[in-house]
Amino acid sequence: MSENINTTTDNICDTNAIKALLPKDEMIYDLAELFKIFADSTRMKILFVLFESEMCVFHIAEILSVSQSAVSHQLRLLKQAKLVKFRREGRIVYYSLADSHIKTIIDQGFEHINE
Amino acid sequence: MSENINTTTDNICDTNAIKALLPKDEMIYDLAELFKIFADSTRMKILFVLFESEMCVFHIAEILSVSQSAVSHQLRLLKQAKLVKFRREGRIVYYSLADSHIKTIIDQGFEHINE
DNA sequence: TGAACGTATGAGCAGTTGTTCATATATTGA
DNA sequence: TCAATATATGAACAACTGCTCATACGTTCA
Repeated sequence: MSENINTTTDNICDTNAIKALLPKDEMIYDLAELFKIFADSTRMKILFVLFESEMCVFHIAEILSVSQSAVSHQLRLLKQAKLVKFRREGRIVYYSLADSHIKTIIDQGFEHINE
Repeated sequence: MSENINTTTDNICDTNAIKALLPKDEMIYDLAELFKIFADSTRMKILFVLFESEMCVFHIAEILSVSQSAVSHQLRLLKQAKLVKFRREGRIVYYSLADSHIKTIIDQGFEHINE
C-alpha cells in the first residue's frame, strides 16, 4: 500500500490517483461515439423534426430540403445509435425518437450556447 | 390565411407547418458545432480529468499518455467552445471547466449508453 | 407478374479532423 | 542576457465523414 510511490516524476499532484478516477477508456470511447451522432447539422435537423412528430423518410427529406438518400444514410446512423426507432406501414417507414435523454442532451446544449 | 395552400405535393402531413417549428439553421449549426467538441475521446478524457481537478497541460498529457502538443491543440478547441477556462501562474497554465452544463450533457450521454 | 413507389445501401469523392513534428512564444532564474 | 521549462501553433499527412449517384430491395396494386 504505502510503497506505491510515483516513480515517473515528483509531481505536486498525484497523476496516478486521478488516472484511477477516470471512466474506462471503452466507456469514454462509447460516449464520444454517441456525441458524434449529434455533431452534424443534418442529423440534428432530423432529430428536431422528430421532436415534433413521427415522420416518414420522404417527408423528412422534403422538410429539410435534403436528398432522400442523404436522409436515409443519416437515419441509419441514428438507428444504430438507438436514437430513433421505426415502424413500417406498407412501403412507408415511419421514424420517431427512441428515448427522452435525447431532448435533455440537446436542451443542455442550447443552454450552453445561450449562456 | 386560408389561401395558404401546400402547392408542392398533396401531403397528409403539413410539411410547411413543421418547417416553421424548427430552430433556425444557424442555431442548429451552432449546436452541432458544440457537440463536435464532445465527439472525440481525447477531448472527452480531458474533460473527465478536469471534472476531478484544475490541471496544467503537462499533467493532463501525462495522465492521458498523450503528447503535450496534442493536448494543447485540443485545449485550444475546448477553449474556443468555452468549455474550459484557464489561468496562468508563471510558466504554468492551469485549465478548469467553464460551466456546469458540461457535466449535465455528459451525464445524460452516460444514461443513454447505459439504458 | 410487372410497373410504380418508398426506402436502403455500396462506391467514390471532396472536405474535415486529429495527430506528429518542428518551431515559436512566454516566463523564470542564474 | 541566456539557458531551461511550459505551452502554443503552423504545416503536413493519414484517417474519417457526409454527400451524390446508381442501383438494389421491399411493398402495393393493376
